[in-house]
Amino acid sequence: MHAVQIAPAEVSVASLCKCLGDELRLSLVCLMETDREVCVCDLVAALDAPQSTISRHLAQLRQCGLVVARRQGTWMHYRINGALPEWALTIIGSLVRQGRRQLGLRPLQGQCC
Amino acid sequence: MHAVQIAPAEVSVASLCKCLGDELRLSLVCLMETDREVCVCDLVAALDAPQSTISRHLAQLRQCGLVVARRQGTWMHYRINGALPEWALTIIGSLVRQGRRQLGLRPLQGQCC
DNA sequence: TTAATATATCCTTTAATCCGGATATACGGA
DNA sequence: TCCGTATATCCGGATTAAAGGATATATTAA
Repeated sequence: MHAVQIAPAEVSVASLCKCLGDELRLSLVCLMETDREVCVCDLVAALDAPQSTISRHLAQLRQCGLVVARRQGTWMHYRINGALPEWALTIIGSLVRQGRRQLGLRPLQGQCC
Repeated sequence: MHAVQIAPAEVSVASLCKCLGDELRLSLVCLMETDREVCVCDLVAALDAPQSTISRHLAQLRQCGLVVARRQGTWMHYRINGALPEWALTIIGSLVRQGRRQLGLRPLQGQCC
């Protein structure tokens, strides 16, 4: 059920910040409730940006190790990477909490699956 | 003695992250002990990058509101902006703590003043 | 006023980043 | 196998960011 927890990825503080230093990527992460997956189609619906843009930014978040993806049929579900080291999860949590206050994110509407 | 505490600057989570998403700027902030000023000449000595580069990045940190500067004679002293909102100071603190572990920063040597 | 020092800003080049339409890939169902 | 849907990747162009040498500014001391 839950993704297997691999050894904590090493993430650099700078690359974590750079990754979340883009408003769209920050929004994507803020839309991922801690420990809950989100479908790409809901992310595309919530942030109005073309699908290719969303997908490109999700790929960056994946490459940085901040999120992980799981395929379910044709859909992809993303979530914050629970295998990140403690310090990273804590910081991401704080950034997300404050980010949700600042960004006017429209609520997700599970429109698929 | 201490800088006057003005109303907390509004900083966006994204711009804070973007600012600290550059390794040189992150290093600069990591070299500023919480609540202790650092002289620019020490920063230039600690990170080997040309003075103009250091100064340019310090200006960005200032512009973003993350640090404040105080002139003392011909020297400039920088410190983390204590007037930032709580959430920002907390996050910066965590990032700095982890950043210090990751970046191999040579210790400051108060060579001036 | 001049010189010397510390720091900031300017300028030009190079590199990174972002964007979004077009296209490719992966999967499920007919 | 072929089609439709969901998502990823490619590509060309535009924008932004970084670098560092040269120069400007600010301050102190002589």
